[in-house]
Amino acid sequence: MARSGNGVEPPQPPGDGAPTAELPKVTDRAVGRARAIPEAAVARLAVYLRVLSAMADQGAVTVSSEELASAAGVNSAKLRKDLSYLGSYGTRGVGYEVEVLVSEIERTLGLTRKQTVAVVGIGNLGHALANYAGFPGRGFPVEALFDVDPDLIGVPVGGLPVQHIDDIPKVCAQKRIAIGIIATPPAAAQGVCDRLVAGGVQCILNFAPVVLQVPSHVEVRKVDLAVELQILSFHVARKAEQRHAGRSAAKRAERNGRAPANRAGQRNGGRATARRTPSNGEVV
Amino acid sequence: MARSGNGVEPPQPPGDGAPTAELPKVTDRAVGRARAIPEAAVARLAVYLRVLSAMADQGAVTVSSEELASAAGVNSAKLRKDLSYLGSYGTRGVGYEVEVLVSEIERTLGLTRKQTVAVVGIGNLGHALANYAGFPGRGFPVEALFDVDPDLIGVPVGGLPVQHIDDIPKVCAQKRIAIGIIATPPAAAQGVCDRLVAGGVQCILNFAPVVLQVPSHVEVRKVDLAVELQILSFHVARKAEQRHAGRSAAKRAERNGRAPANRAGQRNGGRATARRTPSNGEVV
DNA sequence: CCGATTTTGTGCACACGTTCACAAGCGTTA
DNA sequence: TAACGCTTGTGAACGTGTGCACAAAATCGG
Repeated sequence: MARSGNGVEPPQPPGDGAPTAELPKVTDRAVGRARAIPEAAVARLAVYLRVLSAMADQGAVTVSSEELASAAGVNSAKLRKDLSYLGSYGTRGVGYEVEVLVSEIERTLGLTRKQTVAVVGIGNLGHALANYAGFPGRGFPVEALFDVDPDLIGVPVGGLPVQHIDDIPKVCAQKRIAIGIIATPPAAAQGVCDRLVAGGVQCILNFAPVVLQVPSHVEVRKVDLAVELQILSFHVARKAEQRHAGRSAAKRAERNGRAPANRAGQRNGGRATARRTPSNGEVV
Repeated sequence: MARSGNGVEPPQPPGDGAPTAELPKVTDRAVGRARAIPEAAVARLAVYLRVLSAMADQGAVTVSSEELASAAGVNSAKLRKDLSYLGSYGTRGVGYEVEVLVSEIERTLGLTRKQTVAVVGIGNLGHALANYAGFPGRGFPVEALFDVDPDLIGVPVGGLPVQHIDDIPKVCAQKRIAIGIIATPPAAAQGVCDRLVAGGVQCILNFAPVVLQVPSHVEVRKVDLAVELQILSFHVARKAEQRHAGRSAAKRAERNGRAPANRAGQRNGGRATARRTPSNGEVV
């Protein structure tokens, strides 16, 4: 959702739609603000889901916030707050029922209905994505592949024939594709994006290093290898510098501590892990 | 998962919040640290760098914060604040010199010295990564590949022979690998991670859907396809629900606006775009 | 040399997200 | 049944990041 620059909060309607829960605790400080799960929390919910699924597979029936938190790499307070966005599904003094949590999170994340996916750009990465059939466990079936290369058109990749990108609007509309994944060279990305939007795609996962322009009703998320590496590079540099100039203020006793730290979760600005797929093969 | 004796809780070292413990609330961070660039800003700097490089290639000499901001998909105030972390390299009434900004950002991100990269797990994704020779433009040369599969060992991928993961510590130490990329199945990830750490790798980019345990001096970033998709799924669900229950508060005047929205940048928790590589081919 | 114009740099206020700490609720045991 | 221990749910403090608005440079025109 586009966070509008001029401070106009989009009309987040009150319809909360918890199945059994009646009135939510409307703590609105502004008007009509029922409950909106923070973006950061959504990302973590996905991680919890993966961990919970694994636990369920091992026969666990209940978990405490403490257990789940440490397995997910966050602190328990944050976890409880995140779960509280779903409603009150825990039992004080006991913990959470794994089954219940799983289905609540799935419902909240909209995983109860399949979201069909299209991959555009069948290069190295696109190929990998297309072959990752069924995608994360289940729930995200890849139903269309596109590219410009004439040599690729018609060739089946991962069981699906590649189609031409000019057909994107038609095919996407017809197959009701919900999510488009862009894995094209940067130059082609915006054009592809426009076609996806024309085809009624609601969300885009963009691997191309470009800032896409989209209508406000389309959600875009970006994954950018180069940026990830550069951020890491920054940290390397910062540490090196710290080590050099290091004396005075920096006695960093813990610097070389080999304990399994992982405090504050994996550094990733708000992302996290996956889900289910307890035993499958290669990642992507 | 009963709590009982199952003290899976690893030796949570000093650092911070252990549950129910009076811990030293040392604000060590504050000491002497005049400037610490916020993580979020670092991610954006990488985007600015890419945009600036493109501009430089087109012969631009100066940019205003307004121009650069809109090209990068952020607002100009934020951009100026971000740049101010580097120091004062702008000229009031004029703007910024492209060359200067580029080199300042490169310096800050530690791109002045090459960071060598190793890729572990030569499956679909790993293959794609390995072939993406030279990586983002330049600056991140891939210098080692690893896998467990005996059939792969010795096979050259993207010009480099694949080595066995047991050799990770030795090879990484020898080649002074700075960044390790994990593209293995989830089950293998932690083991690989440990080996990378043993090899002296300082940063890890993790594509496996697992929460890695690492010593506190190692930086980890995670890229998780499943989570990305689930976040998008959440938004689809939220919109659908909004549309159904939609009336009352929701008059969404702008809902279908086709304007090049994209304000506040691409939703991605703090990530962004890439850099240079003005004319190359397939992404990854 | 002065004023008009442009654009940076930043103080400030606000919103968001994280962490703390504790009352409320549940199960168990005496 | 009452008291106790455990764990959730959340109000409130805190910290960080974002956006606004304006004073401070710098250039240009007269």
